[in-house]
Amino acid sequence: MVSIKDIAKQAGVSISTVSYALNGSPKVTSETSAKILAIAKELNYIPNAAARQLKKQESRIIGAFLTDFTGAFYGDLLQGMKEVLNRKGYDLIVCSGMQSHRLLPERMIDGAIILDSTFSDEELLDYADRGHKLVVLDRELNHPAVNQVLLDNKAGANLAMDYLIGTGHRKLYVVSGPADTFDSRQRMIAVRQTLDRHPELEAIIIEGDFNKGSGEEAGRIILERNEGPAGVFCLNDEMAIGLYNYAASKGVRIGEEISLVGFDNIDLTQYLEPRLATIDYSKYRWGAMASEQLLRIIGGEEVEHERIYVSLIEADSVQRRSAD
Amino acid sequence: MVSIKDIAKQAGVSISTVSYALNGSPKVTSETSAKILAIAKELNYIPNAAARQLKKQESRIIGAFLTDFTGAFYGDLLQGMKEVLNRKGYDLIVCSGMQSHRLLPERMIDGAIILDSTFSDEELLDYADRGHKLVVLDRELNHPAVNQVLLDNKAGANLAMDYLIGTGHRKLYVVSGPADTFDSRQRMIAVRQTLDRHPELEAIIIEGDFNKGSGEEAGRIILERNEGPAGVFCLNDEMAIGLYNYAASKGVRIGEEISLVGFDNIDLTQYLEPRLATIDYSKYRWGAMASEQLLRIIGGEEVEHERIYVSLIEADSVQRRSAD
DNA sequence: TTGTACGCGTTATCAA
DNA sequence: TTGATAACGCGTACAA
Repeated sequence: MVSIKDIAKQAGVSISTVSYALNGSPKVTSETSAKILAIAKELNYIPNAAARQLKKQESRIIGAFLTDFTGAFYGDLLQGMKEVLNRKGYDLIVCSGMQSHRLLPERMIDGAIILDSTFSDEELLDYADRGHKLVVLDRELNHPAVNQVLLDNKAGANLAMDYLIGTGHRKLYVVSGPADTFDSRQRMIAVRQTLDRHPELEAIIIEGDFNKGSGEEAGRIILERNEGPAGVFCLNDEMAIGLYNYAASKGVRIGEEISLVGFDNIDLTQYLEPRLATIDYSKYRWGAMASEQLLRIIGGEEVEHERIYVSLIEADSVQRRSAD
Repeated sequence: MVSIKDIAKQAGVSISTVSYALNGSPKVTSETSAKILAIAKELNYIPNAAARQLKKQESRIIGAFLTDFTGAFYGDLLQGMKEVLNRKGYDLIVCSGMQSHRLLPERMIDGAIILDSTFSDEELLDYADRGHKLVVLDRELNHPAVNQVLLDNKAGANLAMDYLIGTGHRKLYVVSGPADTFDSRQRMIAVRQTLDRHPELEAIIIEGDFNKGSGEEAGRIILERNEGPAGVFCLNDEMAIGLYNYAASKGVRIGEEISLVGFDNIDLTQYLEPRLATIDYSKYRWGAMASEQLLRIIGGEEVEHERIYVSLIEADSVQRRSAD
């Protein structure tokens, strides 16, 4: 392992001169500098990240923490994060699982973007108190060192509900997510508000968990009731896919008796027949925004929380009912 | 930032005693140790990764390098890597893009698992020469510090071809991948061998690039020729999906005139109608094996290259032709 | 138990 | 000006 010491010896200068030369400081003449650079190259010198980090108290690495690695879901999100960070000379690493939490307090990374339910609010606040910089994508957390970049869940849920209502559905099912996730709670708040505004509607809430299985279960419940045309809002696309599967297994086609709207517009939905109506938002933008905000708080700027806007994708999974 | 120095001061002992106590060394009495631990906890002490790493010359972090973050493909693979590493006290970080390459030579990570075409063979050999530990999943690379854990691509391609031939197909199309990827080259070698053994078959090779678009293009070519029943082997599932899409847009149903086999068994395939016949292998096992091999070479063991076995999933995308 | 050298680079201070 | 000396960041581990 060649270090600046080796270069210094070979060049006949001190290690500080080597360091200055490698960092392009004007404190060394261009001749000395050129000579040092040449030797460094010849020796295949590569600086030691730990040493630099120890002295500079920064790693220029940002960690993105995810609940798990599954999911076609994260591709664009991570790409958005990475491109912004790389442009500013930072690297992105992606982590998952309890064990990896240590990277933040041990100062291996300069900041973290959290979309990871394995962090509790208390844990994150503790890190924030220690001065670590955070951006959260999956919860509301108020702390000067924490910025929020959240989906406009309520607007999305409103769009979905209004779409079903506007296409003439009078009997509605809503398949919720886990009560302990921010996204599900927010979406349900908007759902309930919509239902309060429409007392004429018949609505049933089915508890789901954001996984395909609970979508299948919801399908079973809905089909067994067999009460005629109904509109279903699954609080995420994955459950909607489960519902497609269950319906297919029973010979029922989505978009006929049952209208269905999802949330997230994951890549998979485009392969469903008929296409799934859903709530769309730019995952790339979400990731890019998260990185931008994080770099700002690392830079000491005061920043406001940000919101990612959503839109409705209409599709044939929703059938227009004749007004009755 | 509280360091062992602060703890030492508070406890009235030396920093070395603190270090020993924190590391559970028997060199300190249990009373002193207990006192030190208590103070450390009270001060919310967390060790500095850079300092430890600088001294110990290891980070206990392994990097997985991917060509990009897209792809439902990587979930189980990364999960397999992570679980093995975590059990052995290592953390996994996932990286992508040229900029992140530095993490390896700068010794931020103790080893790397490569499934990333942005690394050239030369670059990897250079790292291996410097003593960095590598496992490659996407190429053959012979070096004492490099282990290979490769898919049995040839066996998979053979299974796919034999399936099409065995179900009575006499006209075959093969949609290749990029010529510069290991997987495509290996699969094509097996394809050509199979074709050599069956001179009675009519076979056409269509160049693809492993993306959906080239599957659509292949679909266009095949349907325009319109030469009756044919068997198609797409060298990966993503192109097969493109072919489904194109066929659907032309009102052609896969599994009737056209039989189709893919490769990879990505999650998406189960949503296709009819289900796609494809080559399956355990992504989890692949990742787990990669981690195990990496830990072995880090531990100084001599290890042989490993192979991940594959199997055929039969499905209705392949139609049995009557023997003629 | 403790003092201290060490890992490796950065940078302030000081000398030529 | 140009460059060297040395302190420093923080934890580890050997010698005393």
